[in-house]
Amino acid sequence: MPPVTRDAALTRARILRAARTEFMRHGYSGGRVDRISKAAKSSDRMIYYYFGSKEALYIEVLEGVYTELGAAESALTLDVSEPEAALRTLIAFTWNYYLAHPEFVALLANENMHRGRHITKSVKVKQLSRPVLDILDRILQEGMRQGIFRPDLEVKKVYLTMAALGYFYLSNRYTLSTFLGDDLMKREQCASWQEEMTRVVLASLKP
Amino acid sequence: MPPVTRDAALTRARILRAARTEFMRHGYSGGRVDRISKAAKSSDRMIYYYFGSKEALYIEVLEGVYTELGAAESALTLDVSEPEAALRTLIAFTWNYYLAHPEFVALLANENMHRGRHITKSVKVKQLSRPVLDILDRILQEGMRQGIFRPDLEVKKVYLTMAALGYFYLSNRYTLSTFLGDDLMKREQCASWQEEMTRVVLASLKP
Amino acid sequence: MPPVTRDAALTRARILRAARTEFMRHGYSGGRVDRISKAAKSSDRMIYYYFGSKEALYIEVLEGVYTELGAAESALTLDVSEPEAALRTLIAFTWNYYLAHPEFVALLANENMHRGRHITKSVKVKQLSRPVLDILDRILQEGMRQGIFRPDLEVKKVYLTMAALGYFYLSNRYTLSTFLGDDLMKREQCASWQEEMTRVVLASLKP
Amino acid sequence: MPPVTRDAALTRARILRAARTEFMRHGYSGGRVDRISKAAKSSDRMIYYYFGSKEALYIEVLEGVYTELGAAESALTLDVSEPEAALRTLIAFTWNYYLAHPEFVALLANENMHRGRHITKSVKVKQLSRPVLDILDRILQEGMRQGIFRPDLEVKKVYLTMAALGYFYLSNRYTLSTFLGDDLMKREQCASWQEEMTRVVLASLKP
DNA sequence: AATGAATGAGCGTTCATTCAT
DNA sequence: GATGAATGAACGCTCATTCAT
Repeated sequence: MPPVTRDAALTRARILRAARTEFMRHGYSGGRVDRISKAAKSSDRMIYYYFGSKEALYIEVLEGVYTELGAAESALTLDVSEPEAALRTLIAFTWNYYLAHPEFVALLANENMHRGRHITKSVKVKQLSRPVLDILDRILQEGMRQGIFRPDLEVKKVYLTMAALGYFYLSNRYTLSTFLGDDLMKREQCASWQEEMTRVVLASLKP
Repeated sequence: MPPVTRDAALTRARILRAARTEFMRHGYSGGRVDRISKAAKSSDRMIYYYFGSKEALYIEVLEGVYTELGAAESALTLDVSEPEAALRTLIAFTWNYYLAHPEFVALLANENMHRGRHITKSVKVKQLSRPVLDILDRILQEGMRQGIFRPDLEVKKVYLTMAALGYFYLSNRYTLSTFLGDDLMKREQCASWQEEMTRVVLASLKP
Repeated sequence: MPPVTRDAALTRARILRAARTEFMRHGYSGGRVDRISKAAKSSDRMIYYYFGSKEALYIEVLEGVYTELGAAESALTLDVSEPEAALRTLIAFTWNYYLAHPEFVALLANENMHRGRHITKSVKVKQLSRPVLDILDRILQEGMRQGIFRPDLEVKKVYLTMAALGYFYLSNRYTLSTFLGDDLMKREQCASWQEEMTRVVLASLKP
Repeated sequence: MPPVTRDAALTRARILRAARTEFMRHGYSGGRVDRISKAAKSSDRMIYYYFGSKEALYIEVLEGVYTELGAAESALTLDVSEPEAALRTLIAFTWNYYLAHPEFVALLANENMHRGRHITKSVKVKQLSRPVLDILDRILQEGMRQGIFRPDLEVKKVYLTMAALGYFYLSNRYTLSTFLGDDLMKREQCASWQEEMTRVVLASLKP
């Protein structure tokens, strides 16, 4: 098959996108180079031409999803002077991001199964700033200053709580649906959980 | 190689245990039949003799971890008359179970990556009771009756909160350690998080 | 599964019959020991208990079909004083035997693919009389004596002609049906061919 | 091992030829992929690279032998104005073709054992013209016009007779040699049978 | 007389990857 | 800059068969 385009950057991008989907669905071990090249309307050979190896491609996918999340967090504009409202917005953002980017959730899960083997190889990921902690910290500081939050809050713990409540619900949707007997992905179920997790986080901050 | 034993049940059990470890570490796709047979001091052939296929073996592993969790939950004895104490015990149990059974966490994560493809094939898992919901429900009912909990609690949501806080911390330990710059698995960190998640759950139940 | 019967001879016979069907359908290489044991409602182990090996079983199947054909030929009663009528009967017998015993045709074909490797190992097959040549010879002798057949007939050649016309039609039915565009196994097609082959044989004997 | 050549067409052809021999000798089930790749001085992997599967390779072998026979038939030049001579030539051609191409005979036999399972999957075989029927038909028409043949001849039946007499002798040579006590493949035996089968066919056409 | 347990060798096939131009 | 040809190593799985009682 002749290449779809002669534009190297485009071919590269198509491969990267196809790889993201493939690794999301099948993990690193289950991901197949030939399925990626086929989905990208390219060839196995080009993957090695552009990326060098399956693992290097996987790492670049990983870097991509982290970069995108960081960019999205940076784009957030919050009015910190109203800490509770700002926090609601941040929780909503986090939740919606997970919801809109199942590949992020899936890739993290897979990476953890591999004990972070690939992510530790990425220099780029280490250098990446993750603005969310700063944002959250500013919100908490202001809330504590105003006396509407407990004075002994630790930003990491609050982040863990927020992330856990959103991530777990989505990452474990299949086993949870079986166990709880509901389809957790129905629109109203999702909305209901968003409310609930917001309530839980806020309750945990009360003085 | 001569057989380690001619006891069928033992051979079977050794394979099953080896498979659990293998699938925990590498997932279903990454799990290797020959590594399992070697670890079980048996042969590839015996895996097919006793289980029929890699997938059937995987499913039986899945059934095993679910069964064991159910049994452990059933063995819990709680004094429901003191709801808060009972809840603390239940949270501690859940947390310690995840901690002591990393294979449970890993296998669930992997199964979710596969969209529950294998677990839905298991008749046994469907028939399994998961006592935790009943236990939690009894605690909540009594707490609401005593007026120490909010009157509008839903057991499923409280369960999700409790499970999420424990599970996420452990399932995502590697990416979180990178992100937060701490080793989350250090003893004091774990203890600290157990306290924190207990605090969060209890705070979320307050009237 | 408990054995269907404790009668050794019966079990043995069931295996032999199942093997005949299996080897007819799949040949020697394609024949599977476990399919045979399953079809015979026995176990692989019993096949080795009674027959020793797959090949020995195959050879016994081969001996069986040859023995049965010999017995059927022996049971033929022909009035040789009317050679043409007798020959018609013999042709009809041969044709109908092939038709009623597809396993005979299939096993011969398979054995020839293997260059007679197994049949040459059977002492029994070598000792077996095949009465058809004697019968045919008596018919031809009488026909020549009466002057209604060519005087220079050779029994082997006439046998080959008769056998070829019947056997080929049936052994090659699938490729022939594709090539000729007809279903050769339809009742009227078979009947028509029986007439034709009789006509051809008789024409070839005319003085 | 370094490749014998980097010419794709050549590698492909070597595999195809080796496969033909392998499947002739052992049938489809008995044919071994690694024996083929070894005989072709290639590797198992290349068989899958070029053909996709053992079955696809087998089908292409089948298509090959059919195509070659069709080509050989097309190359036949016969003077139809002398029907009997033309027919003798056609019979000789058919006989010699079977004799020179034992793989054709063997592959047909094997395919029939499999009930035509593979040949029916080939689109190419279906589209192939088999000129022999046309040629034979022209001969018979002219012979009937000249009055030297019976007026009620059917081309398919005459073809079956001709093919049967040649094919059966060769396809069943091993069991027949055992049964008749002769080596049918000796030169003079073959020549003698060619004469005999020609005599039989011609006798069957006489008015 | 009968059988459950066990196996070495090999099966067709797929894997990520490199060669050579 | 791009690609068709080629591959070693492993994959999940099946084969006929034997062990041990």
